Amino acid sequence: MKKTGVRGLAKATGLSVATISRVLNNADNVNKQTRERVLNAMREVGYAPNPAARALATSRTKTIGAVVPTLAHSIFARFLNAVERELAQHGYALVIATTEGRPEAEERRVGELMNLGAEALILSGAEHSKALLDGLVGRGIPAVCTSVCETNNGLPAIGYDNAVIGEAAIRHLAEVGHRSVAVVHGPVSDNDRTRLRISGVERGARATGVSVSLRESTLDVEGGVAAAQQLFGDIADVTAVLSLSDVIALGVLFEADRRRIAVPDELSLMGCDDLDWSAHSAPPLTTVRLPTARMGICVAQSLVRHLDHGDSIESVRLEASIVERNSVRRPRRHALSAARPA
Amino acid sequence: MKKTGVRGLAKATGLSVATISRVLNNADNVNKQTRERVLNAMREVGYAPNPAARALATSRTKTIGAVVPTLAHSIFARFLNAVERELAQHGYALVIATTEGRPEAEERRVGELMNLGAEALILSGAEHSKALLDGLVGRGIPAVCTSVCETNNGLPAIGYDNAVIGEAAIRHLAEVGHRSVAVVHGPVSDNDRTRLRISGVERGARATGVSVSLRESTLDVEGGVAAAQQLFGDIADVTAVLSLSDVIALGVLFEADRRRIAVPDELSLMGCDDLDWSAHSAPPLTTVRLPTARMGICVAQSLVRHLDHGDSIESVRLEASIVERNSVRRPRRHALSAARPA
DNA sequence: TTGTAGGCGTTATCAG
DNA sequence: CTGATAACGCCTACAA
Repeated sequence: MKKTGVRGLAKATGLSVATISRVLNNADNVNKQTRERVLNAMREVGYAPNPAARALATSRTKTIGAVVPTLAHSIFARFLNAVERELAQHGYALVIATTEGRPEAEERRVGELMNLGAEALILSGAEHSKALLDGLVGRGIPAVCTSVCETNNGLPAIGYDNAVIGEAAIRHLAEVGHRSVAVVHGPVSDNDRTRLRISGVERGARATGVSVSLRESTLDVEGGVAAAQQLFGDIADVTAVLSLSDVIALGVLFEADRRRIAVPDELSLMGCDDLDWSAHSAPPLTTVRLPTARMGICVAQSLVRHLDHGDSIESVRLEASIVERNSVRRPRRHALSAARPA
Repeated sequence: MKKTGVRGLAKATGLSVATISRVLNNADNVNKQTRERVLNAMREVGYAPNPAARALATSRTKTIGAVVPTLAHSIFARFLNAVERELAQHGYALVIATTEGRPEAEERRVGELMNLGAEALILSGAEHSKALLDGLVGRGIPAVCTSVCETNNGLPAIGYDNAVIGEAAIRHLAEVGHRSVAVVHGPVSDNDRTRLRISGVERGARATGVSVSLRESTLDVEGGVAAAQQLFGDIADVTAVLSLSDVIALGVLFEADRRRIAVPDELSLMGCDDLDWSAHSAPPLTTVRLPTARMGICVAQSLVRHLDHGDSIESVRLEASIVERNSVRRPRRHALSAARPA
């Protein structure tokens, strides 16, 4: 079965390549019978259009690239899942590149996506190397920063306000009556979102007068466990712990369980993300719901509208909301003050 | 800044397009000085090669497509993360398409990936429509089935033996002394891997004489919780529950915790997957470790070797292993027999 | 409604 | 080591 192109189909049907091309693109100005004839011929020879040729001729690849730190964290996976879904609906494909925790790799990955033909890019966060940014504008490739709602690099941002999120969380805890809370957060280096959340937490702490003690951990359950071990091992005079990520909160929850520290009776626990399991843990986790899926859809739509209709890409600020469940409650008179054995 | 191609560079440097192309592809037969001259010119005009043109000329896109049910389950996300990583190392890009629980969408998605230029495809499981399979061979596109280790459709498979996994799990429970176990598994329709695991469980049950009661749930924590609620609500005369997915096990664990059913003292719990948190839960989950990352690397390497060197793609059977932690132990004299309030 | 012809930006084959 | 030049497969005015 030899490869047949529009050319071969033209011969086979006695038509011209132009007509073949027209039915290929569902042009309206084709005789119904002619179209059928072509369609049949395509079927018989097992015709498959060559995407590269089409791309070359139209200079459109219908491909959008996304670079994220990793796929292994469900927050990114969920986001990209939504993006992919929406993109597919509009005939676009999603190419994914991960930086695997090496932000300095972002520039290279972006370059690879461009060399691949990505028409637009989805970036994570607002921090990007100047070279990367210059490359983008130099080649006129539209891009949008996600998980943040503003940037100072000229790129539009579609996401939420991390500082507001951090502040809202601490304020919630304060309103419930907590005066001393341990905050455990993911790696702060190379992660502007985490830094923003922390700054929000500090702002909220100042405003409400609650005292916070920060603690960094890796961004996984194990990190949460480790942080909790330290915390519970020390003289922990806190009545609540706020995890700036639900995965970390899960680790804290596990460790608390191991030490028979009752949540929320003895210790309140609040997370951030609202992952798949957050509503079903024991106890169900009070957390900040991030509009991950909506963000993905919004990003995809903005990009598609820009590419298809030339609409400009506007920054969008999506609202996050606290979802109260059962892991936070008014603290008892005394804080959890004695070290508790594992 | 007008778009400059190899042509423009040729003019600019007074060289020919051939030479430009040579330095572009790091051909060795180019004078060092000439190369520098070209490189500088490229820099100055901000030259960017056109991937579509290159693809057209070489008929290589360096792109591989993967279609998975969803990115929202970490088992797939982890797999693709490994694939992407390995692929990138060899200069290939990964395009992802999800079926979102509609297996009938697979065929369409595969078509889209082809129209995009994917040179090879990564499929999930061994069940695929005949039309899809025919299309693959018709267009000569290599593909590999994953998460299974054999197929009857002519495609190579790279993965593990799900039946053996199910059997090993139940045997492990049997060896520890369990005689009656509840098995909760994900949706069985359109998921040959789950069906295989179940068949393995049944085989193991027959061989060891343990009695198993199956229960289907959705493939998430909520599903595990729901299954556990039923289970614990009934007169549950089981001493162990085996979840064919760790996410489901997490739901069971949460519900057990809620009902103050001690794991593993009163009830043993075993999972399958070995996710990120499995080693850190309370108690740490005894589970079957699936070689997800290794599978991803293996798939990527096989495909790359095939594409780059023409090696044939061989099926590979990766070993899964039981990792004993602390959620399973010898049952007490009596099974958990009374219904326990929530 | 259909046909003709030129071009999209690279690569690759030959000469030189 | 370098230069012409012909593909690559499809799209798209412009004609008919």
